[in-house]
Amino acid sequence: MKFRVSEGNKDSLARTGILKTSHGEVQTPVFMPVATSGAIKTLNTEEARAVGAEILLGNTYHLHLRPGEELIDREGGLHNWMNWDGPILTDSGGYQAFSLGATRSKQAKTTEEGVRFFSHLDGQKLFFTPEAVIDIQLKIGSDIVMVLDDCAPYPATEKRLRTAIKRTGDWAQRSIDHWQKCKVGERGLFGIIQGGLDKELRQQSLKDIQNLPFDGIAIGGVSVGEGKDNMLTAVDYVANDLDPSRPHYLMGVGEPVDLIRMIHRGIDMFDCVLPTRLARHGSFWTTNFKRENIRRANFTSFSGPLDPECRCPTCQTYSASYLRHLIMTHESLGLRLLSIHNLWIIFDLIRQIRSSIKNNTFSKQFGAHLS
RNA sequence: GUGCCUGUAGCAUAGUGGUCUAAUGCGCUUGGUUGUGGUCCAAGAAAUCGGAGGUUCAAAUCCUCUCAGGCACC
Repeated sequence: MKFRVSEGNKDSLARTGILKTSHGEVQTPVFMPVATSGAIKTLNTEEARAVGAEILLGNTYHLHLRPGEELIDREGGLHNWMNWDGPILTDSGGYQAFSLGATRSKQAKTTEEGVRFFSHLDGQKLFFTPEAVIDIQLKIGSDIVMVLDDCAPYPATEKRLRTAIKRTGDWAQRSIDHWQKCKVGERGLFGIIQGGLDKELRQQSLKDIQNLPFDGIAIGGVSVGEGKDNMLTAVDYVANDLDPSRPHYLMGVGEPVDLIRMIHRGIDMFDCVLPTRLARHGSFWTTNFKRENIRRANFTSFSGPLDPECRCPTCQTYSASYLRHLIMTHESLGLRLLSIHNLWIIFDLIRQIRSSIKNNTFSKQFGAHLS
């Protein structure tokens, strides 16, 4: 994997770049839609491509549980299986082990060796190590592999955060050692920093991770319930010290305004469930990045599109009243059409941001959203 | 015509003398969702318990009449 910065801006850390992967190049900044179990919920890959997707995120935790990496491997790898020829990044499962891998009585737990957790499907006891999750991701066919990290929940004590960055750092070293023994070709391995809302720990974690030869640096442990202001603060602790020659990935973000603010802080890559999850619950973004809900009664006989400024396939074709009807009657077409709209809003924003960075007008054009 | 059964929010039901200031589910209204457990979570509005009269300290609950629906028999 290779990364090259194309343009930077004078009054911002915002930059454009090109990420060269084993399945082609993508421009940055980039947004990766989430295809947890090998599908962007409700969309096929042609629709995803048409709406602007260039690289997808898959999930080690989910794919390992179901159907298992052996089957995916036998079926020719995830790309082939799901009919996607672009790059795929896989999340390591560190986060999911905690968010999903607990039962009422049994919590997920990290030890020096790895993380022990329980399948949310059948309660089966499972164990992830840094080495094992790399093997799984390679078998799935991932182009960008994420290391196993220890993602402390929010809020967390300083002691818990210290453990998290220590574990994450130790595991990062083990991941690099293991990676160098594997046949990886053009694939890339990203390290993840932790540290919660603690400045010293964030900076220490960044140092730990950045000292290792990772292909990219991810900021983890954000968008875990800490709120927008706290998230900005956490990123600010490290933004100026991120190695400019490597891509910077902010995990789990976000909302359109979050993308603008974080790109301003030098972030190149994002993934987030919001566009599709909000859609499934009837929420959508307008071209002003406001949230609305199609279930609201005043859309009942609104014959215009969701947003008159929007040029997405959904808004070009269907009225808000029809979309409301589909959502209210639980027609799956409604989920799909709203997902298309929300993803379009995000990808269109990314396109605008890229071009503003190239023209050196990013701060001017998006200044209203920066503070 | 006679007998029996049933009438409780928009719909389906629970409650059969006092803890009913009437409950639950669906629907409706309004929010929420940030490294995805796919129809979720939270809050809210909405019923003088078919109607009228009566018994009782107290009635959705008992009695009488009446209206509506269903079933059975003539």
